[in-house]
Amino acid sequence: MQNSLEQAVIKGFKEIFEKDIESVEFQATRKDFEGDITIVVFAFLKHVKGNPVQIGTQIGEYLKENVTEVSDFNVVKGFLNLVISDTQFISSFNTINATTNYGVVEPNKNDKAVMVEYSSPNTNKPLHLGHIRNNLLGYSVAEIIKASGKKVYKTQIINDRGIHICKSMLAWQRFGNGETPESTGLKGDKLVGNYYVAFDKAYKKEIAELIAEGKTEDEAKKEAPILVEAQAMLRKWEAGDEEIVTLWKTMNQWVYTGFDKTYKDLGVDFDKNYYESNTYLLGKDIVAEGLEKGIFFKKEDGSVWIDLSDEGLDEKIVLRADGTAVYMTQDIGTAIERCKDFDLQELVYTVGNEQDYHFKVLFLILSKLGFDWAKNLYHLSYGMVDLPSGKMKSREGTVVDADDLMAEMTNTARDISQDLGKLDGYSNNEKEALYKTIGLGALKYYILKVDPKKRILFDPEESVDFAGNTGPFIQYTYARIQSIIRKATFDYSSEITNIDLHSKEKELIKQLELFPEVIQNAATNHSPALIANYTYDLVKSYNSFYQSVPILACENEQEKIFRVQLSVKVSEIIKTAFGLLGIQVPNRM
RNA sequence: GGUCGCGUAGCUCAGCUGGAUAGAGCAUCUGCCUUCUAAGCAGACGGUCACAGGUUCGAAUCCUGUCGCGAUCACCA
Repeated sequence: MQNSLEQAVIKGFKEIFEKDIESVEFQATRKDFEGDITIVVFAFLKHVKGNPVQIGTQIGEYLKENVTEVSDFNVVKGFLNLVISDTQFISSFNTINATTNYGVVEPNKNDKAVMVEYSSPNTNKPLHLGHIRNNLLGYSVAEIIKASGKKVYKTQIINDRGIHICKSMLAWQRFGNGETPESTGLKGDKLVGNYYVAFDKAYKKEIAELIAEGKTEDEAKKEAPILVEAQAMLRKWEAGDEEIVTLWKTMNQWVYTGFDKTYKDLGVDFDKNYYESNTYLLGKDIVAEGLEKGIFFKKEDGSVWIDLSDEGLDEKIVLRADGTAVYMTQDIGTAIERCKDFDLQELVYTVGNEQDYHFKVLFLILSKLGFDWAKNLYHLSYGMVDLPSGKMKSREGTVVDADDLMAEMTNTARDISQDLGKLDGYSNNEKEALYKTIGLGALKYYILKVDPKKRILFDPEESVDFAGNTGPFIQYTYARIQSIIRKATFDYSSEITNIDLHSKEKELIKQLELFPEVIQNAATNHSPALIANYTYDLVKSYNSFYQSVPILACENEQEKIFRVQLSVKVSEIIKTAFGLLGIQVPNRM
């Protein structure tokens, strides 16, 4: 529509003013004015001197005469408002209506794939609210990119080794008395997390004792026996000590079983897992190569660095003095590994903005090393989730646990649903599934509707809303439409061509027309928030329509059919859009 | 201190590559269930878009500076 109008304006401009213009600026007509689409006349003043109102009027007259879709126009200041004919709206709807999976583009088999990394947890403690944002974002961005027409691989790198893992292991050895998830009934990740906290407690106690004996704080932190022992354990692990490796495998397995449950509840999944225990040695060869090429340099103690002061950054270590890998070394290695494993056009890292600097440096290093795919790396940097009390700290127990939060949301949904009591005829299982759908819908929407880069303040005291601009509001609209569909027992499949449209119907069709563009936009901007906001606008328009006109009770048969078709299409788009956010929709609620 | 990000209604957030009188939700207040699900609809109230300059026909949006908040600048990951 916009395209053909643009061509018409370009043609008309040439006829009227004998000037060539390359593009036309459109925008949606503001509600206070008559019209459906608006051309900004100011932009033409570069090409033709004159009064914008006059120019707008001339173009408007031309369009009204030569373009059948334009039924009328008006000019306000420099804005040319065009009224689009009902016929055009109806034909546009019929095209949309005939499209299955409207808005979603099938991947082109020949295109390279996109890899989205997200979650990437440590295996020493349970997932918390921060991980929830990460998971929802990563999953949703992956789904959006997929819907925009690309092959996508979802992946995570599991941080399954290192000193922090040994801390939990050591604490379990010392204080665990052989506890297991089975013996305690605790979820595996929770059990291991408890020992991570136990380690910290013991560690702090030892530090205090050492300070009391006259050590400085720094000395005490380095010399505390339990830490020294954890370090020794890490060395044993790296040497492949059988006992330690067995314990490591056992405890990690507990954690994985726990994570699987959380991921399943959250509704996220992965196509491929990478494990740090397999990748932590990667990258060292590359560092050696880079050293030869003179990209890196060696300090006296043997550690290897890169100097990025030309780029306005600092020096950064890429290999320790003892030759072991640091975070950066690994990330260089895994990036190369992934680009070997898959033919990628983009690699998205879903990681919090506290690591902005790290990724800036990582991408720069890879580029300096001569990998031309370095330009395809993208850090999806998102803001932290903070509590009113500040940052969440697992060691201090100030975290909002992922499992607990999901359970609370489900409970709230249950309370509200039972109050409203609209679920007669549903079995208990159906009801419980619904409470989960609604509770998680509220949580996911709450988090995803916010621009990823902005930080979120989460107040556990103030529960997430279920009314207004929320997931349940949108789910509710979907359920209402399903109810209409159940009651529409007549044949509404015939194509309608000749009816007068209500302004709310036109409004809705305009919204529907935007959907494909919104998906593309959300994909390029890596922003589920754009999908959430679009869906909200669509649903608001629909509810207004629903309230203003009868649908099943409509007396005109043609209009009734059209309104049902419109409702069905809206519900399909709600379902598709929410699917991109990882949110399910209910048939009743 | 250097670098990066953020600052829009009492609160939570929209506002696309600059465009008309800056929009929603929550909260507060009014109406609307004998009609398709009231988790809804219609309306009222509420803003110096942090501040100051600049760019231009036009700036919440772009540029510069100031202030405030946050992150980061580890042989942690």
